[in-house]
Amino acid sequence: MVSVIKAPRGTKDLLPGEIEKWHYVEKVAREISEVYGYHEIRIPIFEHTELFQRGVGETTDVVQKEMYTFEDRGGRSVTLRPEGTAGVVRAYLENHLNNQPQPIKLYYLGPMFRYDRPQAGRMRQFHQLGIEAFGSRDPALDVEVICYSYNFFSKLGLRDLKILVNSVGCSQCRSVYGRALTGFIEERRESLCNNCQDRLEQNPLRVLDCKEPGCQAQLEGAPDIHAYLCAECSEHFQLVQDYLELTDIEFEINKQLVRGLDYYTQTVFEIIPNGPDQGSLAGGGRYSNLVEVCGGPSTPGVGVAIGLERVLMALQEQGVQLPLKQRKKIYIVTAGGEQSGDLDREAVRLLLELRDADIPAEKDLMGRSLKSQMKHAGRIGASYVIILGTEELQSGTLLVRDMNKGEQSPISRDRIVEYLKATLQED
RNA sequence: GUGGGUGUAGCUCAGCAGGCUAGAGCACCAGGUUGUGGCCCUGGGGGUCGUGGGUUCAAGUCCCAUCACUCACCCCA
Repeated sequence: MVSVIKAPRGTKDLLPGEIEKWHYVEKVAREISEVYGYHEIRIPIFEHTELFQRGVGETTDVVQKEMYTFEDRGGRSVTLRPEGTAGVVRAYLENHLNNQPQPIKLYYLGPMFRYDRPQAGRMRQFHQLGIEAFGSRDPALDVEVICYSYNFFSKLGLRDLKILVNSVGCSQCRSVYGRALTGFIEERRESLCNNCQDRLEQNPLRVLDCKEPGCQAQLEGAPDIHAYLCAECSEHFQLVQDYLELTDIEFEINKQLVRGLDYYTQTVFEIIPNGPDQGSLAGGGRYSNLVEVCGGPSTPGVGVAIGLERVLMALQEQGVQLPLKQRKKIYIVTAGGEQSGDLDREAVRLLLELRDADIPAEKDLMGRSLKSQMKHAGRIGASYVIILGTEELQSGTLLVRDMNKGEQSPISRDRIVEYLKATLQED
């Protein structure tokens, strides 16, 4: 026997039974996006590799070791998108959205790809809901993005979320702070983990959120980033906090929060479930230089990315029952051997009529016995079964069986569609 | 990339210090009721024991390798 080919590592099939949850989550995403004034954008799943190298940052783990990069047949280096922001920025510029009334507010929904070792809540192909808003420096917009994320979660029924907020400053205050931090850490260099010794060269701020207890111990008494924020960044951060206070969202200032993508400036935030560390559900922030880095005019932006697998996982852990609606359906059963040709024809005719009337309906396609058809109808969750046999064919009636009550009654063939429509509406 | 765990039927697993034709539950199909589902009973189909090698009279069981899955670290959603 030829071996069965399996899905590549880190990918998975979403089957009926599971996909309904995704549909629901996506529906909520679209609804909330509309409420917040964000419009959908669909961008390619792969882009020129350079876009991510420049946009996400050459020194980031994402670019250095997690990209799905390959050459296409024309010898161009392309990469399966590891995140959405860079592509949206590219589309914003390429389609001259910067010449439209600002701010431009966009959302996207779709698969991302990172070459990681899979584990709980981490796939090589995973899905993100993200929003990006361009053209405004207003701190109220930062808060809007946080509120959007929080409302998305609470609308789904998630509870006990922790919102971490920080400011990493603009490129000016960040470089001043970076030097101060480097100076401070330089003396304790040997005590840091290997990873952090590298970080010190490339992006000293990343040492701050190192999880190694040893490194954290060395940071005792390190310079405070908030003390190094320039007047503008400082005021911006203060306003973000002021506006957040206006909401009923509880948040926590976390000076360690830096985030791994290079493009963030000023506000950064992360939303994590309270309790055991399961990775963050959402992460985002403001980026003031990204559009320029991608070849556009200096344009501020702010956004968030929400990991949908992790959201589904958190919903599961919190035991949230999603209100998944399932339409009631009809199953047509045929009974009787001799005239099976006529019966089948009538069953097909009936099926067409029901479906034309927008009533979900199915019939046996496996040549099963009456008993088996009934069993199957129960199995697939049919609410009503229409029994069509030789007697019914002659008398021009049909037996309609309520599968929950276990009762059945004869209904005239002529009135069946009308009857079922009315009955299904009642339930 | 690093470390741990696990691979036996479609699914969840059992398989006793290596020893008869490899099992159970669920699921599937059929019958018990030749026109009636859910409960019950009976029967049936379905397994290269992840793969390759080794030890042994004998390997699902022990050893090695390999692959896959899984969890964790790094990092991130």
